Amino acid sequence: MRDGSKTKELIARTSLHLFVEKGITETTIRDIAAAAGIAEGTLYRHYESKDQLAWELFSENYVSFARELDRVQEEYDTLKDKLAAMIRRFCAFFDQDPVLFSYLLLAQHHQLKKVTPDMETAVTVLQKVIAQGMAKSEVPEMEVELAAAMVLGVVLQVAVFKAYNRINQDLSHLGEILVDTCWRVLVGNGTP
Amino acid sequence: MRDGSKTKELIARTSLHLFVEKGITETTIRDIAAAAGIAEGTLYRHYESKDQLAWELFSENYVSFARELDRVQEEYDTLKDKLAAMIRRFCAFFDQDPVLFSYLLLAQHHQLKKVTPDMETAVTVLQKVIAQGMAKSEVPEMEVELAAAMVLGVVLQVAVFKAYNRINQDLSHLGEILVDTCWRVLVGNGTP
DNA sequence: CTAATAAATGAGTGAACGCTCACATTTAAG
DNA sequence: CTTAAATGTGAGCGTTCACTCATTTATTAG
Repeated sequence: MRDGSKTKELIARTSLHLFVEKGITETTIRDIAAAAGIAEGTLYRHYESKDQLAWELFSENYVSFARELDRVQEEYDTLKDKLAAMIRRFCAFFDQDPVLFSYLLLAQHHQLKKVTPDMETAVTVLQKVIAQGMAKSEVPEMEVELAAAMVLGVVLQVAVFKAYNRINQDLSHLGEILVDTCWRVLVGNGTP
Repeated sequence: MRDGSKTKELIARTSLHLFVEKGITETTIRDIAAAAGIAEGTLYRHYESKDQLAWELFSENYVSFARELDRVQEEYDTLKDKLAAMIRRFCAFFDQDPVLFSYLLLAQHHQLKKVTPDMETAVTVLQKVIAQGMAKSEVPEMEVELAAAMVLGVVLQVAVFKAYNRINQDLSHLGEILVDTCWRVLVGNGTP
């Protein structure tokens, strides 16, 4: 028996790369097969369908990252520390696998609408942490969704620009800037 | 002779709506024709192809908005005022046509990659304004692309959440929060 | 009215898609 | 070695897509 799991991993890596580069709909089975150097039929020995392949790549990575963020924030007591830890974890993820990271970014908007009915996301963790901090008056009160959107916006957009090599700063420096900036975003608004 | 320009407008409005809702690739000619109540062939009396239709909707609106932003910022002298004016114009655009607005947001990432080789965008205007402000020491020096990314991130992500009705604040209030927050993002970092 | 032109139509076309399946090849067990 | 299961293969299937074109319908000019 050939080692099928090797092939499955190859398909996962290759298709992930193509999904990020061209989008899911624009990536064909033939594209994946050609890039991975396998026959089209082989893909179906390991995945039920293209949709199932996309879903598996997405849910595995996304859910596990959200859980990890949740674990990270629990190790700290104040909103400031929780936030900093989450952002650093975010940067580490980006550093370790920019392709996968971009894929998860992509997913937030359109591509996986059909596939993703409703899912516990990293955003939920962020909102929870912010809400707790406001309850303890660590930052001024304001609409939690709005606060989360602003923090998320800073981090995501910087990540997108960095992924396209539009930003030169190294990642560790960038991480500290993000930590500072996001904190400043939170403490400045609202009616204290 | 029937009034063909009416039909062209109908096609433009209908297809724009579908492009935003489902994405360009996922929207078929049959979808557009059915939604507009016309035959498939009729679309081709007014547009060369689906790509050309998408491109025309995109470029018309996008380029004109970027030009408008540029005009708006020229009416003010300081970075703070320029930025505030641009953000308010941004909110006004969102208020006036959230569908079109979302479409332009969408476009930034993948959907129009083939169609958009390289284009003078609203981001460029933002970068120019920030660079001028730094040159005049209105805000601390830092990498312009990074500063622009953070400001853009705040505004865009809030717009996305607002578009999905995840934020309750009314737009005028939201606009002022964004103006304050973005300014705070710019003045806090860097090495003054 | 009639003729000429512009606009609208929808069945039809070739290409590309996701996916299947009969068959070939490799591996593991007895 | 023999055998059976697991895995890989690629031509081909049915479907859907963007797009075409011969024809019909609406509009204007004389």
